[in-house]
Amino acid sequence: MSGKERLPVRGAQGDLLRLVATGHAESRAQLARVSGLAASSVSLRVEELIDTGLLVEEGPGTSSGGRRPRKLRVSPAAGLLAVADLGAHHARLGLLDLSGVPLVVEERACDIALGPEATLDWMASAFDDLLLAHGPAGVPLRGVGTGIPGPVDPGSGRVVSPSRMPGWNNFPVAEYLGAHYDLPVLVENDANLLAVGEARSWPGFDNLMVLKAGSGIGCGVIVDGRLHRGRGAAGDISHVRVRTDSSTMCSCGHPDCLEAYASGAALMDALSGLGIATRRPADVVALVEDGVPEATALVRNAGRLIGEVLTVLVNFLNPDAIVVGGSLSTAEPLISAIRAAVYERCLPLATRDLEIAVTRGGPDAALLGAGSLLLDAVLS
Amino acid sequence: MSGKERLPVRGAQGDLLRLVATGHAESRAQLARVSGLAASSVSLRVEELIDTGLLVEEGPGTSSGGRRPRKLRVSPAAGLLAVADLGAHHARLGLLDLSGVPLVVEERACDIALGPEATLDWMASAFDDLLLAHGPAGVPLRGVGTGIPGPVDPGSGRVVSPSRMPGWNNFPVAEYLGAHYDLPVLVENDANLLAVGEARSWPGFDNLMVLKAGSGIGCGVIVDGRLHRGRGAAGDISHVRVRTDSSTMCSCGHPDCLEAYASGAALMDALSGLGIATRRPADVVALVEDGVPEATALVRNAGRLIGEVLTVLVNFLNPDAIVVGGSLSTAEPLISAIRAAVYERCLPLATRDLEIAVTRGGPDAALLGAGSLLLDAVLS
DNA sequence: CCATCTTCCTTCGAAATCGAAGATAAAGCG
DNA sequence: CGCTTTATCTTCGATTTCGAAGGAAGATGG
Repeated sequence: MSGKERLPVRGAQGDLLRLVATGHAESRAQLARVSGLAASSVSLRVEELIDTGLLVEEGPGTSSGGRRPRKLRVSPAAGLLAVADLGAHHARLGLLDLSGVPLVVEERACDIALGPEATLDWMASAFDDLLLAHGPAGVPLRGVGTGIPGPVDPGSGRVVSPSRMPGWNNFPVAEYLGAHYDLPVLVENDANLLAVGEARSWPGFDNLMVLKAGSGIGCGVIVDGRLHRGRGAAGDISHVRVRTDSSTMCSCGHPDCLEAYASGAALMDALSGLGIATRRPADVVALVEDGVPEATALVRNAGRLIGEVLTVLVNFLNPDAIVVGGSLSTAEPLISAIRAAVYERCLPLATRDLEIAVTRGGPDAALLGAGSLLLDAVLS
Repeated sequence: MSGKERLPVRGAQGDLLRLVATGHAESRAQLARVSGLAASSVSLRVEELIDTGLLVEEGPGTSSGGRRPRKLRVSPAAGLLAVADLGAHHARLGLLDLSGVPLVVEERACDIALGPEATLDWMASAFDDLLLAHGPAGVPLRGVGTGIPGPVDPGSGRVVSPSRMPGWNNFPVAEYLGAHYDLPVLVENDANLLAVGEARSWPGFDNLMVLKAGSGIGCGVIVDGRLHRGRGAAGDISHVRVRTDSSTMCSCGHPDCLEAYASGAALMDALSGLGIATRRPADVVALVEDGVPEATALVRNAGRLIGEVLTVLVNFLNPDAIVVGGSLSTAEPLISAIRAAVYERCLPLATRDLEIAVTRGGPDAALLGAGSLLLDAVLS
């Protein structure tokens, strides 16, 4: 649709713009330190970026014992990113500026079971709405990105073998969106986006496991500060066999998968078997907060099972932190059961400085993650 | 001792030298493609490196449809690396040139239970022997590195909480060696070195899990082509709880660790309980090859248990290959049992292009890994 | 054998980067 | 207030890198 214009950045300018946009630097001196370029080169490039209108100076910052830095910011007029996080029945959609700050975020009901074309067309028109209502005049759209509740092939931007997305298998989402928008397009698994978004809230934590506990169980992995995709399916923990007394078949054809016991969907099933009706994973959290013992017991058991799976992964990956997000993450017993299992069974060496915490990035973390990855695509 | 001289490389020269040394490029044109530098800059720097005597031209290579490249090699006179791989009762020691080619490799008996000072002094004198006997005159030693059968803190080069190294806990190995040699010193876990060494034999495979199945069970992880250390303890899989009927206590204080069932030491224990005496894990392999049914059954069971642990990690990391090394890796039933378990239980998406194979790097792979990491230290 | 293509490598002017020195601006302190 | 210290940013000549053009050396194919 709008704005085919490429971002007018050349050479080192892109790196500098990225560092400012991601918040890694906000003055010339900091840019020089972080980028490794000489201070003089930084000054030159920054001057150019200011002339092009991509960067703006916004007054002096706070001194740290010497002359005050002149703070830099990405210009709000540099461009917009349209990002979405598709869920089974709801989608969060938003517009971000190039530094990832949301202009507007909305949650809308949708239904991915209608198939990819209908859903993506719906998404595009929702973006149009947002741009019309909240997009400042003359600010071009620079990129479009969305999270998908299923595996995404990183090369082709196709959905591959999703378990709860009928009609989407092998659909080329990136290509379809690319036909709509002549812009960089990002398609990524939702847990991965969450992980990237969370990573921004955990500076200094270079190795993260970010759990998304909602209807399903997903996990995004940050290794050395960057998203780890493997061959595209990395981060799956939902089909690990767990230790239980009973035996339940999972939709994947194997017995006793974690997902069959600890996912939001599984908890809702179990509650319904006990005559307690719920419509969404958040309802389960509400029951726990209301002190309904059956719900609490189920959630605690789910946490224990998840924690036992995490023990293996913590010993192996030795991360700096485990971050729990998703709609179930606000359930206290879930986190404490995970903590208990991990700290009890993992090697002391691996848990020595391990933090296990709930999400810091807030409800829009996945959208911020999309913005972060999209910025890379825009500046490449 | 000898050779305090720093390698006389400045700026881009180091990158180019590294690319030639690691075999990533062997002509000026290839260097330009791989390094991203302009062909003209490459020519300039290569000329300098040849003038300094670090690189040598060695005749024309084979044409690929045009003018033949002038092949480049790191000069054998550029320097030597002294590397070792310490085991519980044996050590492999060798001298490499800067491109990682072994001049000489020896295996000697030793005993790490004598404590760090005695063992490291022994190692230093073994290096002196090798240098005297096989070190070309005038070629300076550029770095010293060793593998350790236990966890190593990457920052300090200390051994931390090793399970089978009495007297070594918290010993500053890197510092102690650094006092002997005024040179870059590398201290790293043995499975990690194996992984780095194997990675050189798997070009195009950027994500690897390298299993070391010997007396213990170790695992080195290569993510995105680089060794993943986490906080220093990454790659541990030996203290994962496995599914068994019986219940055995592990030395770590937890029940049913993988190590207690599937390590070489555990297999030897089990065989001795059946009245079959073995002295080393390799003896177990020999029994399997001789068709001793008890040994075969035990090894197959070990493979199944290891495989079941790997299923979790394969789904999570989604690697390109699992490489099995260590003295047990030559036992056919081990590999096939691992394969069976992984392919049976993992997600199809994760096993689609997954290769499970035995070591390609040969018996000196760990030494080559040490050389590879040491080269980075020397060229930094 | 000769023209043409491909690949490899070098030459040389233009552009980017560096680094040392200095200018600017604030904090800390007597 | 003036002096020193610290940090930020700019100026300018030296160095490095780039990239387009061309030369060198072999493959290919009539």
